[in-house]
Amino acid sequence: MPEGHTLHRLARLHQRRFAGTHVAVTSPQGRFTDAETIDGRVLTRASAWGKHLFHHYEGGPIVHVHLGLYGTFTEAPAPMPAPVGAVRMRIVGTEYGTDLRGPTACEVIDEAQASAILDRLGPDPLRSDADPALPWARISRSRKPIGALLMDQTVIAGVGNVYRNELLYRHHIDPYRRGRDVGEAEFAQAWSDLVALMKTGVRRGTIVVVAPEHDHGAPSYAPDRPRTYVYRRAGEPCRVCGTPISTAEMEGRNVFWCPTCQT
DNA sequence: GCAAAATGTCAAG
DNA sequence: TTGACCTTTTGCA
Repeated sequence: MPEGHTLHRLARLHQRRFAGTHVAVTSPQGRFTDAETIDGRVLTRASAWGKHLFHHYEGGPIVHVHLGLYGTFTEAPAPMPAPVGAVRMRIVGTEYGTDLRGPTACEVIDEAQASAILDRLGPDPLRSDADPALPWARISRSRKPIGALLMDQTVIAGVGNVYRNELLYRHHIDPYRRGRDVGEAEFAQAWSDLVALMKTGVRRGTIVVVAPEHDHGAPSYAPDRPRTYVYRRAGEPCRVCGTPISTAEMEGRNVFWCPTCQT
């Protein structure tokens, strides 16, 4: 489920599992050919910005990972079992190992290349130094729909299709409304809500945005507890007003909204 | 057993 | 704007 919260959670996990220790890095599948150049080095730090994950190694090299649509990490206690399926990268530390499958990017880069990646990214709501004035400057001047602007990683880094749709629902904003027609106070509220929602996502390991008063009293441990208001709920009734949820394609991605609650 | 879908990005035209 | 790509899981025969 790779939106920004997933990558921050992984960075935190990998930091705890591997930072400060020598790790074995291999590519059982063989496509990560640079694995040998970092095999056996000390992983000094793991960090995330938006949907990008970085493993910093002693001596300077950085492994840059982007999960894309289907990339996943799994972990198991060491010693690791034989790899199953197409494992692009396997990292084994003293107590745990982790396998990476299906990423869009898994490559060794240097400091300059890492900076170049960060230069293309907007503020990340999960980072304490994120300045909402930057996305606001872009949004308030744009004729593009707010639904598209929120997905633009140069505007805000880390928001994906679920957070985009859910955030707009929670703030009663139609995804087709132009950026310049979003109010400043409205944006400020949405930003602080986004920060809170994504922090919850990091903590829970999954996206949960439905307020208790809208989940029909389902206990928090219920496996079928509703997690979203609109995402992938096309045709189902809005949890607040009962209107069927609409869906359409916007710039190649599915957008979902309630035509009554969002204007 | 096979097709379709999935929370993403990039490059070609 | 369209298609390609990375891999697993789900659903339907």
